[in-house]
Amino acid sequence: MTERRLTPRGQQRREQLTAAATRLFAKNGYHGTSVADIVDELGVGKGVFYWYFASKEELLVALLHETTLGLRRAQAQAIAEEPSPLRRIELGIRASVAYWWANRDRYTLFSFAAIDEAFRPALVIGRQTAIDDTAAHLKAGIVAGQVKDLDPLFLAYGIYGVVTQFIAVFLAAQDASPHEVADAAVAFCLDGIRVD
Amino acid sequence: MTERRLTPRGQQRREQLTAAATRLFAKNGYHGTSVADIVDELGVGKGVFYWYFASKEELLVALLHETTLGLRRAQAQAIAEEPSPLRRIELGIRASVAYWWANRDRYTLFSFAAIDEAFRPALVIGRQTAIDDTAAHLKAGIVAGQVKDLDPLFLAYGIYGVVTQFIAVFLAAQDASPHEVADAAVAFCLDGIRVD
Amino acid sequence: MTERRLTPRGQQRREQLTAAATRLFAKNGYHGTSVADIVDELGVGKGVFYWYFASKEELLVALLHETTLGLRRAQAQAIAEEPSPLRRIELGIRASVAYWWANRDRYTLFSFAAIDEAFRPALVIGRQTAIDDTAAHLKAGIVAGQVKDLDPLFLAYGIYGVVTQFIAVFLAAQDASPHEVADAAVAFCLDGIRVD
Amino acid sequence: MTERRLTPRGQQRREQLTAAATRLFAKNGYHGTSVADIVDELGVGKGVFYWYFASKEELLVALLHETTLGLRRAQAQAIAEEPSPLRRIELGIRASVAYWWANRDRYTLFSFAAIDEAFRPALVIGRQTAIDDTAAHLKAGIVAGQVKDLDPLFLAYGIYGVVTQFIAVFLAAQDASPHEVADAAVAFCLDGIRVD
DNA sequence: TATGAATGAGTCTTCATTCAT
DNA sequence: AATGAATGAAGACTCATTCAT
Repeated sequence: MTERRLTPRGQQRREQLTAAATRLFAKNGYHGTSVADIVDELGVGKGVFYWYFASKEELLVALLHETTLGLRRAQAQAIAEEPSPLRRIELGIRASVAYWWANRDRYTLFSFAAIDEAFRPALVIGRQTAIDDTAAHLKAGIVAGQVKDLDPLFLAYGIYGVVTQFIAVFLAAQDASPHEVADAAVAFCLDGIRVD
Repeated sequence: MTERRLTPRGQQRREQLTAAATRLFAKNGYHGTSVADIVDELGVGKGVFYWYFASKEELLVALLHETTLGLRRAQAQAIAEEPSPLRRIELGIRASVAYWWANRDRYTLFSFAAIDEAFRPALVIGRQTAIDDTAAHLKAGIVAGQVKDLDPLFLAYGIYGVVTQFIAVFLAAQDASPHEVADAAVAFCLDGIRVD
Repeated sequence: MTERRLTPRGQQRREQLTAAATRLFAKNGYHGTSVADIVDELGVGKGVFYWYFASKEELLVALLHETTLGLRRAQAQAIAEEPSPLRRIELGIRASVAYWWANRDRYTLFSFAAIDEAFRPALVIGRQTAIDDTAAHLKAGIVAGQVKDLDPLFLAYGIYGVVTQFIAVFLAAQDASPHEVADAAVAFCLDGIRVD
Repeated sequence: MTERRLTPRGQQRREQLTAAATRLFAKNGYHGTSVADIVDELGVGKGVFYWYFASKEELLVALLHETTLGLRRAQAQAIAEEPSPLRRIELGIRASVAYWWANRDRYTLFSFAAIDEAFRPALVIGRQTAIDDTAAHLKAGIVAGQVKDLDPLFLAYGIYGVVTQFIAVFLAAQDASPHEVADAAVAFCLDGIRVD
């Protein structure tokens, strides 16, 4: 899509569209949501959608990027002032849980992305970034003697998996507070690797 | 679908269909695979599909159940003779990795299931079973003094997440041997909870 | 279909098939009933159907003919000994009501036949026969001075219409006895044309 | 179907569709007419149909309702100024014949409706209304001493049957003028019930 | 910017009929 | 006579996308 310069009103419309799409995708899935559904939600014509997005696909990609970016921003902000590598990991985990809790609708978006060639990149990049970030902290932690001397990449994969799974299960369950979930994830991830 | 009594030839056809479908679903996704694609793969008419399955949906559900069952059978077999709770968990993890390695095409099946109301049950049941199994071993491990005294359900969720994620990443990467992956998963999961 | 000489057992099979078909057609319509439905009703394979009928269409035509024939036979029998033309009409009407009451499932068969070119003949012939029969009685009645001197064909159409409609409505209603219906039909049809 | 607000052009398209459908249904039956046939008649894409109707079924229901309504309106208009009950019935019959003559294509629509559960209501309601209307006039006629003192509902059923049948036969025959048919129907229906 | 309307390829599914055994 | 299996054309319906206004 040729980058379009949007008026403030246009900006707002675009956001309404992404919001509606996110809601519907979360409820009915990407394939279960039609462009018609999205514009009906706003009560506007179909032309509106194609004024702001080149295609339905592009919308999802944009959504994935936004989300990935938002998550990373939240993590960065959370650890900004923290020097200890182990604490950085912990704060990162807590920030992740909090972010997904606040954006639970967006969590499912990544399910469709897992298979479709058109979306996988947006997903893989996000995951790799998160893992690399964690691995860097782990490496620093090993150097600092805070973390056992294991392959940091493997550990990072593990942490990513634990956090992801805890979020998935507890978002679905909807009966645990984000704090409890974060505590559990942190405990599980760090108890095993911390040097006592 | 009214249960159909199948001749050996029919049995074989049904298996050919599920095999072709699994392959195509893995490559193009559930929504990206049409019934036409599946029957074309076997070079048979479209009616054949509907002779064996009531719908495309039913096929996926059947596939999910079969897979869930197969995994559980593999785990059960692996731990059959092992009395130690901690070792049972370890053997279960290794069996899971091996199973998914041998059935990598089926791994993606669960992605679609995550969103669609029609499939979620098949998925949730499988996950819950796996988690409950693990939790039971953990409880036994705690009683036996092998495992730290933490909430076994929480631990089980964590273990499930780690294993799932390790599998996801490494199946995609395709450059690590299942043994290495299993080792890493076991290390990550058990080091933190084991009583030294 | 090449006329097939049927064994007693074959004869019986054929009747089972027509019975099942009649029942299903009455419930779900001709288009709403598949050959599979019919044979499933008997728990036999699809080949059986095509052993006895060349096609689904042929089955319906056969059913229509049988029914038309049966009705005419019932009427003929009812009036056999009656010399008075007016009484013959009355007995014919009563026989019709009784016949349709006993064969209500077959009544609907004629609905589909009304439009489809393939079936119309079977229907039109039956109707024309009935009307001609009545018209003949009316003519005799006029000659005998029992009936007003009006166009017998017109009167016959009217009588056919009244009887048909009474049957349609009361078969659907299912709360009037066939006797009452017959009485009403007779009264309506004959009061107007009888010479006092 | 969510009520759609139509532009004049849309209004026209919708009417073109119903007209084409009526024509084709009359010729080939409801089941013998595909949505493709209908849109091909207008030379438009298949989507057009579904822009105006939720389904083929809905189209037929709409058609049935329109027709029922049109008939009733025609009858109401015909008897508006007539005070005599007997004359009201007569004018109603004549209006019916005229209406069906002018809308012969729509007459067959009611054949399919007779069997299909989805359509029966539209049909039954129309019939009941017509019968109730007639019964009311008959009752008034009885009170006024114009009509013999018989069950008005029974008489109404009979009249409905006669008129329907006359129309059916003569629409098919296509060689009698609507006036003659109306005369015959009126004579048959009223001669028998009129108080001399 | 926005709308109602239109496109048409593509989807799932049905079903009368045939056939090998 | 009978069966399970297969065929494949045909049908209803969907939906991303385009376009005239």
